Amino acid sequence: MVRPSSRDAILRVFAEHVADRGYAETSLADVAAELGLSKGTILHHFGSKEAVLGEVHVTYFGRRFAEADYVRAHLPDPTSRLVAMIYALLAAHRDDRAASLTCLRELVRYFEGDLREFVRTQRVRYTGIVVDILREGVAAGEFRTTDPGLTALHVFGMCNYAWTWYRPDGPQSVEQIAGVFARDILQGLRTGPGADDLDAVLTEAVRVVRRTPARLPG
Amino acid sequence: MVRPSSRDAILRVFAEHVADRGYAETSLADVAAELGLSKGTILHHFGSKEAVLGEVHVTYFGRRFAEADYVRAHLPDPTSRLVAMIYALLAAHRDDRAASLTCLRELVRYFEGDLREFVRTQRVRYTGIVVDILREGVAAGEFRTTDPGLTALHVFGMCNYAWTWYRPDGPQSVEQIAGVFARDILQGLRTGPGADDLDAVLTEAVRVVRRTPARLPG
DNA sequence: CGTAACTGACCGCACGTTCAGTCAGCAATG
DNA sequence: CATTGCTGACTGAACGTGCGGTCAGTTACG
Repeated sequence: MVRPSSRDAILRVFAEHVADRGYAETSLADVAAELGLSKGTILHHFGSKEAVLGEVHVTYFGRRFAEADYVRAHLPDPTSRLVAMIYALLAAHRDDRAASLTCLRELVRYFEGDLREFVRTQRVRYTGIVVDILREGVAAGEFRTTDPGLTALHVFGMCNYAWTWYRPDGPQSVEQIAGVFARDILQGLRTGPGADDLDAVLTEAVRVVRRTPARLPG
Repeated sequence: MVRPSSRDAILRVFAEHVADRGYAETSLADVAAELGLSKGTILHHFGSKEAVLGEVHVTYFGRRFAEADYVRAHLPDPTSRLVAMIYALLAAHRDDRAASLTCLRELVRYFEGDLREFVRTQRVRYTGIVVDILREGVAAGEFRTTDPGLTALHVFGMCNYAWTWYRPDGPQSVEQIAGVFARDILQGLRTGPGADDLDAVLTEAVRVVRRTPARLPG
């Protein structure tokens, strides 16, 4: 066991366990055993279980920021950049699986405890990257959206929720999925002239849903 | 304590705890204490902690199916129905908060253990409802999408991921959020003639992302 | 030799589950 | 009406287990 790489190995195996079982169900003893180490070694390197989780988050977002910077530097227009970000988020599910799942399914974990502030900063910054792409697209006349902030959340939801259904050996490749999502969100589902009467449709939809009997608990 | 309603009360408080803390961090003793009951009572009614979680899922999906059936019965066209489903999913975050969060953030929990089969059935059925709306929309010439199954997952991601950011006291109402999401997905972000060259854009995006240095762990 | 990686026994604790038993309500019995 | 017996909600003490974390001590590299 080459020593200075123990940290990386611990991070890797820990993320895999959390991805497969969940944080609470991941025991440091199991992780250590898989690496031929003792539980104490992990605590020696990281101080606490929570700190290991935090480190996974930090390194994961480091990779995503590198990606986003590279995209910004090498693609000129908002449309290309947005498509690239959609692809990047989906590809991370395949190419950076353990850390992706860890950061997505244990998200709440990061909102409490000591990690909170630093993690929040990383997330806000990442959101900002997509919001900026959307704003620049609107300014350039390429995009239309009434609220870039919400549209960014739409994009994140669409991509990040993939952790609940994406399987590397599934029927579609990441490239195909990204293609469908990009097409959906860029050109829209409507064939016709669009949603001029969308306000009326929404109002009626709200009315119907609210009227549903037995819609609420209790 | 009116007796036969103990079950419902346990279900309610249990879901609130899971929504706020997570499943593993929810202790039956805490739930019981909040209701003025003993831990044993909960086990008496449900048999195990896992069974309580399963019951929350079943009742939650019962409400969502009631909603979906009502929408289908009272709205005639695919566009209206799709908008209504988007609104329903988002509104559940506000009006059925505890159970929504429980089912979304503890999703993996349902894929293992005894609950698996029944829960999977409910989820597949719900997905099918949206897939059908999309297929009917394509058949009627209202919608275009290359893959209704993936587009349905797009819709679910967009809506369900809201559990990570939606707050009832946030700046936007559920109705406003649903409006932005519906507009985004129906008319698309592109102002121009659409994405005729989207394949080329995607290919280039894939190329750039893949070239990113330090994109992968290790 | 110094330093840092690493060990392994140990601690305290919180949890889900078990189980023998209490008690109120209720229907049938005489 | 009084008695009996049953049912099912509910209790609370006890149990076993597995966990994260501590720490004094050992090893081995530079």
